[in-house]
Amino acid sequence: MKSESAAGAKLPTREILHHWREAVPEDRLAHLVKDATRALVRALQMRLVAHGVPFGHWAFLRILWERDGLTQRELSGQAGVMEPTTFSALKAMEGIGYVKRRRLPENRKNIYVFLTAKGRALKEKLVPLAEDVNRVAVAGLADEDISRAREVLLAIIDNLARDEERRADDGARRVPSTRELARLVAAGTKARRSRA
Amino acid sequence: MKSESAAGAKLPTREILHHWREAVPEDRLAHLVKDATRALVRALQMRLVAHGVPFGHWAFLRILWERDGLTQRELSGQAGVMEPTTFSALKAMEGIGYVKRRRLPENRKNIYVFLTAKGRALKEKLVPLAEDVNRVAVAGLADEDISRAREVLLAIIDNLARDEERRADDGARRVPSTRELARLVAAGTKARRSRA
DNA sequence: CGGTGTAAGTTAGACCTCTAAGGTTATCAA
DNA sequence: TTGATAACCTTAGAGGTCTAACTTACACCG
Repeated sequence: MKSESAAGAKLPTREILHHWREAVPEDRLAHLVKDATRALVRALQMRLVAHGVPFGHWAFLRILWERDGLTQRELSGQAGVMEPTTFSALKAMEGIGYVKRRRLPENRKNIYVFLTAKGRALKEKLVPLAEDVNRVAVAGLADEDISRAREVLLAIIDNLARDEERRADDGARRVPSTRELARLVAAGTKARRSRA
Repeated sequence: MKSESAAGAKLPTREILHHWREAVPEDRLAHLVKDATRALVRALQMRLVAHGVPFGHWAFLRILWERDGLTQRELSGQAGVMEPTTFSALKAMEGIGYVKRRRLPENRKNIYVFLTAKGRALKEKLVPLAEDVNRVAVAGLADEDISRAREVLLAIIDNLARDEERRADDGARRVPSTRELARLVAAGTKARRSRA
């Protein structure tokens, strides 16, 4: 379509593009979505790093700029990640000085998260970066097509959510259980090694 | 729209869906794409685990079923990941016994990767799983809309690849440089701690 | 033929994410 | 009041990904 330019560059996103233009026939929608994610994340990361903000903090900052004083659990829900993820991100953010985590007397079980002045001040610097990424990403696309794509993605998420639920009801074990696999791999490796 | 059922379930994908149906106004396309990726990956992961195959091996198996004897670098290119990622995946796969990594006399710099019988045999068990995920994901969507969405995603990847290239030409530092950030965080944490 | 440069693989170290399994604090019922 | 249960946070440990830096093998030129 419109891909030429510098060529020589061995940039990752570039290579990904290339393999999409070439091979890729059917199916592979999952792969395509995944690569799009990587491209979007990279683009934002590149911009955030100049301000000393790790990408993982972005989602939480965004929520907190809207309203702070949420609990970690609430933040997890809104960010769409599991609690340990939230925990470690917030711990780091507290270390840098973007937020404060506090118990309140009313409920000593919860941890409420508040922005510091420093954290709040990031908003006006960072939001334009995200807007920029978005602008670049959808350049040349019709609004109509974008919102259709949005609907498709939403439907996919919805379909898969329902599927996951169905399987959970059937008592199918949850996701990877990375532990089990680890044992498997370890066992395999050990067997190999002792045979050597 | 069509979300009801079991409700009580606290499945991650479910929660994500929920927050998309609620809040979400403009922008956030990046977030949406990312969540779709997570849903797709989870769905495949859930299915693969029953066969003892870690998700990270999937992409490589897929390529190798098509044709093996590729070098690690070639595999990286086709899978769209960086070489260290490929390296560790293949190392693990060799440990489990799905592939063999060999130098050939013609070029002792390269490492050629070959499927074992065991690795090859996975194909007929695993491919249907991916097809199933795909089927579930796009259920109820018009082919027309799906291929439009595909074009949109491709355009996004293309746009961002070009953007990354442009920035690289400007001598802008590459991506995150996680190292720098680490120092920042560490410094912040230490400062806090010594003040305590 | 030897030295320099490039290509491929590897190692080191960080980030983000997850599941599983503890701790604490709250809530509620007997 | 106390004991059980639930809610939330935290810790432990793994997977998958990346960049940066190192090593080894090849290729080519003088």
